[in-house]
Amino acid sequence: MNTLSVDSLKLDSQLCFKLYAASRAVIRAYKPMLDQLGLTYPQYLAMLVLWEWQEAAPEQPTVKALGERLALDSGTLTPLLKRLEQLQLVQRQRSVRDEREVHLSLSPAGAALRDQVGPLKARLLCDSGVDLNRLNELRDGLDHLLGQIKALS
Amino acid sequence: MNTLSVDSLKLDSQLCFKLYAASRAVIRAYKPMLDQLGLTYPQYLAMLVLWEWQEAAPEQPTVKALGERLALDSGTLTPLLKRLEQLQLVQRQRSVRDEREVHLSLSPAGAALRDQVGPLKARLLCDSGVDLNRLNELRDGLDHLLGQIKALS
DNA sequence: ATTAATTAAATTGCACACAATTAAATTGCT
DNA sequence: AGCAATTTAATTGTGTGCAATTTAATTAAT
Repeated sequence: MNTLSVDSLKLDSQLCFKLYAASRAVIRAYKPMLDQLGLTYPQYLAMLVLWEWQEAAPEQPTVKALGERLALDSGTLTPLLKRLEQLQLVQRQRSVRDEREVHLSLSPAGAALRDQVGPLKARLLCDSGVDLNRLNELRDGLDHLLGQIKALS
Repeated sequence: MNTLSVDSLKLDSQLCFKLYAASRAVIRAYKPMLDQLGLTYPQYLAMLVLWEWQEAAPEQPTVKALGERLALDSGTLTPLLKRLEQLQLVQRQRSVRDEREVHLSLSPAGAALRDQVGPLKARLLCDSGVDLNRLNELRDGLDHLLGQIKALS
């Protein structure tokens, strides 16, 4: 049932647009920092996952595992990872046990790059003067929305 | 000063990622509806602005005005608008008074398309079973974040 | 053990985003 | 009036996103 008013449709449009705009605005805000690292935003997110993985799990992730984490498929990741390989940050190697899989590992330079991120990001966050509590709320709101969308499919 | 903890850096990364993922998830959720309209998501946002404009303002917007509303430049908008023109939804015409400007107007088909959106979107929102209050909070959170980021530059 | 179904990456093609440059028109300044 | 600075779109080039197809390898079913 649940008839929807004109207002809720407008709210919906606003949210769509703001989500789209905010996502791009954050990417723009990260640009100066990422330029210093020589990474694009999606490349940076991939590196975040690889850095995190190195800490938590013993085995290296496959392209598929990275794709699940980022909600991206091989059509996006394969060329992105090839560029990270060109930059000498990541190594890609076919699995011996299952030759369909490609395992990803950090090169020394890729692992070392992590240390440069902290200070740069701290400055970025500082400069922006954001309210951490608000960020927390926003994150939870996005989490909930993501959950609802996932429940659709 | 305001020294930032490791935790806030992690929150930051999470938020970046979730914002990026949520934005794409919403686009994905809209896909079935937009397929029926024959539009991509950015094209749909452009149409939303043109529909809104038609209601509020007497004169037609220029590419620049649309770009300011969507935070997109001519590099993105020119080809997108040419496609909407191909679809017979939008007309582009050089201003006579200032030949640098290109004015945008809705064709009859473009104006009429608006009527198809309401029902489709109502169903989408209904199916998703989202909490409108939560959406409102999320929108306000995004608004605030956008404001903060805008204040940076 | 073959064959069919499934799976993981890669490839192809299209549509953004966005930086940087170009081209043309207008405005401002003197 | 004449020229520099500014403004608006368009163009070019790179890097995503994502659907659809392809290729190769593995697993499942008979």
